[in-house]
Amino acid sequence: MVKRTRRRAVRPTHDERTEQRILEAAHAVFVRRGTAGARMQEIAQEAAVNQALLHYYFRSKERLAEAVFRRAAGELLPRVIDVLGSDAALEEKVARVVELELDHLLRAPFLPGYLISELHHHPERVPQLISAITGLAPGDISSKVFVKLRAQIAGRVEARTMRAITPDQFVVNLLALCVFPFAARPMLMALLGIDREGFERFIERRRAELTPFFLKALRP
Amino acid sequence: MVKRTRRRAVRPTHDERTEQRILEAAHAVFVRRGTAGARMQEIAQEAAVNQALLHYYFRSKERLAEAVFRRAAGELLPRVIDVLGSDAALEEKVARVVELELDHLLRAPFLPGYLISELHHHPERVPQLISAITGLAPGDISSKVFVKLRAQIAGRVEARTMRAITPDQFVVNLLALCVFPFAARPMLMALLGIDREGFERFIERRRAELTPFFLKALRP
DNA sequence: GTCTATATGTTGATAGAC
DNA sequence: GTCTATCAACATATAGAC
Repeated sequence: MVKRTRRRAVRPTHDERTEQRILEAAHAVFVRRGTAGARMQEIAQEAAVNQALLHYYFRSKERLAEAVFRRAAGELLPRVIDVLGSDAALEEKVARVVELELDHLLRAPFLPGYLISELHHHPERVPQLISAITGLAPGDISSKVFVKLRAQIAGRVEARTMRAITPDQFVVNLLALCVFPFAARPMLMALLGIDREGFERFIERRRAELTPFFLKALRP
Repeated sequence: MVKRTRRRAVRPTHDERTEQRILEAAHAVFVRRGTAGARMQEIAQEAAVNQALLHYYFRSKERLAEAVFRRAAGELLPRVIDVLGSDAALEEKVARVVELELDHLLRAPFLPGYLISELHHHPERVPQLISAITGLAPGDISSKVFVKLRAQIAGRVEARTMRAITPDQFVVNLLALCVFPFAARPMLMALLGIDREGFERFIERRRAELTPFFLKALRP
């Protein structure tokens, strides 16, 4: 009888912990340097392994970059989509998205810059982004969230408590107000003359002001 | 008497037209690939000159990248700063910034993605950004615009026609709503299931809605 | 000023020992 | 699985002819 350890292991010769260490090191380096600027040597060093091991686990720089991108892409939007597609009231959704995004981005302030840069220079990543968010086709994501939002907005408009706005403009405005400060962080820090700490205070103030700002914008 | 053509020419052996052609080719390539991903060969090809000529005009890839960045950086903010620092009424300023930005970005939709990517991966460019906007120190830019805005907002608040907001949050919100859709363009196009043309229609709708949206957000 | 040809240095990737 | 040593392929930059 053939000796075997775990049945599920598609790649039985890969150490889960090492793979994870490499992935996290790669994440750090790719986020900091961009895919084109990243060096396999720097990743190996940051993971405290040899450069050859990177290829043993991920075959090529491109595949490693893709793995990192998928992981990062799956981190930003899914929870937002969940909230926006939920049954919560519209005002509640706005408040929760603001809270969710600012909380998360304060802990990963470089994520927007990395994702924007990556999608800008590697359009081939766009489908990977979609599949990282969900297994559905692009249209299906939209429909689920947008149909829901459209109905809720229509209800508010009919009740004269809100002006009309298309669901896509609604979502883009909300994301813009949350995400842009992080995407433009280096520029803003220079323009406002603040350091990392000052930036965090700036975001903390937004946390309280953004929801009222957004909701009042939609009053009739 | 020594023959000389133009007294002002610091680099008399440089053809102005060729330099400009190289600069524009470099702009195209750097914007499309990013500094790290750009290849001197591709730039030379796009400028229809030899690769050696690039070094003759700009000495190194790094210097060429810097020249391109400065040019691009000087294109986005200065006019916005002029408007925000002007004597126009607050509501007028918002409308003009929206108009200005959307108009410009529709013609250069990749600019935000490039600038964000560049500043993200090359923090050493931040001072270059500042000096590209104006020769002043960081603090001076802020003060000129922000002092003016602060006074105007205070006036509106006193007249009970506007809620209180700090000038920096005011500016960041305005920029976010204008610039973010372009920075996140590839993502949005996928998420909304639209093509280039659909994106332009999306922006055209924003042109009309953004100013009211923003101003109503600040009503008391 | 603009070209061809080439030097010089990196970088991703592989071979093979342990 | 993890390492050392090395290859082959660029990419930047320069030398030198025209």
